[in-house]
Amino acid sequence: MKKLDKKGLNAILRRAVVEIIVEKEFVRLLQSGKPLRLKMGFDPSRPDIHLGHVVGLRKLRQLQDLGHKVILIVGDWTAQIGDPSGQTITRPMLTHQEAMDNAQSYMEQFFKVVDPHKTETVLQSEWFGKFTLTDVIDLTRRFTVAQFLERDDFSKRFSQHKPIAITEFLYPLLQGYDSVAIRSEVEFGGTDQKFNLLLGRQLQEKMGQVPQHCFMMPMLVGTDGVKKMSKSLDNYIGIDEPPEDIYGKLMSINDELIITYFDFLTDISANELEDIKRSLGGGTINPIGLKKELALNITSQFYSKNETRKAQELFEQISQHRLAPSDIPQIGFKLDGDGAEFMFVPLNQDNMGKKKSLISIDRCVDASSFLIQMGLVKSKAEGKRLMSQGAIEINQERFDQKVFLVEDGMVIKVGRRCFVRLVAME
RNA sequence: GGAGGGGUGGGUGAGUGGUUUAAACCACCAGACUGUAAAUCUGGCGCUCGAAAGGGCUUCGCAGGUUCAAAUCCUGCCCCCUCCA
Repeated sequence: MKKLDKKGLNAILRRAVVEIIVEKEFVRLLQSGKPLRLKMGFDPSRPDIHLGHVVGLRKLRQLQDLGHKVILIVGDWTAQIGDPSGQTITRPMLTHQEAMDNAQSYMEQFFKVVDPHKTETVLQSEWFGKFTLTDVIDLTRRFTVAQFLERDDFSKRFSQHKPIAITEFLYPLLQGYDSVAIRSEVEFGGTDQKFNLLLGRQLQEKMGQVPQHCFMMPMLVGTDGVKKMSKSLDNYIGIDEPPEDIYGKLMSINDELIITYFDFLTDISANELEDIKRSLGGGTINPIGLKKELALNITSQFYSKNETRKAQELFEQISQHRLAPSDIPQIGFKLDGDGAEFMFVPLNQDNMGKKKSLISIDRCVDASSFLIQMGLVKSKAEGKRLMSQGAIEINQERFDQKVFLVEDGMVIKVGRRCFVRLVAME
């Protein structure tokens, strides 16, 4: 166990934390020098981790670095119910295999942040697999409906006459029982998990265990700058996205989010954070430099220095300078013997070999057909739209003609960031 | 079991026989501006034929029907919600 100085303690208790119940006791436990059992659950029906989750995962990592242990629970039973905060009702039961596959992909991402050597992974089915109706009844009779209606989304839906499935009441109960099953000492979750975390605490107490402490982290605002980051709102940055996407998405966040993201998602010191606040507040500097620093910092948490640097270069080239990147996907072309047809072959890995041929008249091909055949636009209508809006360029010049002359080395740009280069083949 | 309300484009939601590919808003796409953004402004946001004007087809839970004409009326079916002891 590592010793915890005041600065370190402060970082744990103040950075990216909303509430700790009961804080004083949690601090006492931390300082006792005893390794703690930290509980974290996840829903295997949604195996993707985004930056919103990373806020909490970083917290776990900090504590692991002090010597504490994370118990990761694969919620293969609760996944069938669906968390009420998601408003879904029952979901199809995951097969054991699906749950395991998702758990696998989840953990690959999870361990990009959390230390695998200090993590123990367990499935809910280890205990719920043996559950009988008697156990369920025993569980349900420990709480009242009124207690459950305390929960915000339940009471809201109840008063608005929106449906609440009975099974949804089971969700917090099962999650709570997990705490009992693993003898959790601290459970982690976003602020939206408060009810569930507290219920676990109560249940442990009712079942004769020392109640866990609840550690609640803030919800990260998504790339839209308004709502919490979530996959269903499509305002998320997934940590298994390619580096250039992570970098690019970070660069496109609202300026107002810079400080929050630095605060929640990086290790920069409190002093540095103050400096950033000051320079942003002054309004004199261009925030793009800070944003690049942020994007670089976060991207490099998931990718190598080299990959991160490439992502930055790509961003500068395409988005900032509006230029074609150095390695554009290439499309090879060849004119057939009598010159009546062009053959095109995408040369990038994913659809290598998919040949398309288009009719050629004096080495010209129909632009719409070309765009659609190459998968650059979804339909002819869309291609036309883009052309008339000036979103298509050939060799950096706006293009809105019906046909174009095929030439070696020509660069075609569709929209903001989609480029292809035509290359003559033997 | 009884009574009532409802299912509309990615989302919210208007529309109750024709000018409806279906208002409005959000999301999304492109362009302008810019510092990559955000905000703002402009255009777009079913497919297809056409240089264009314009045409064809497809779309309002599902299946039929009435009508010159249906998201809109009728019949059946499916699904959802509310209320009633």
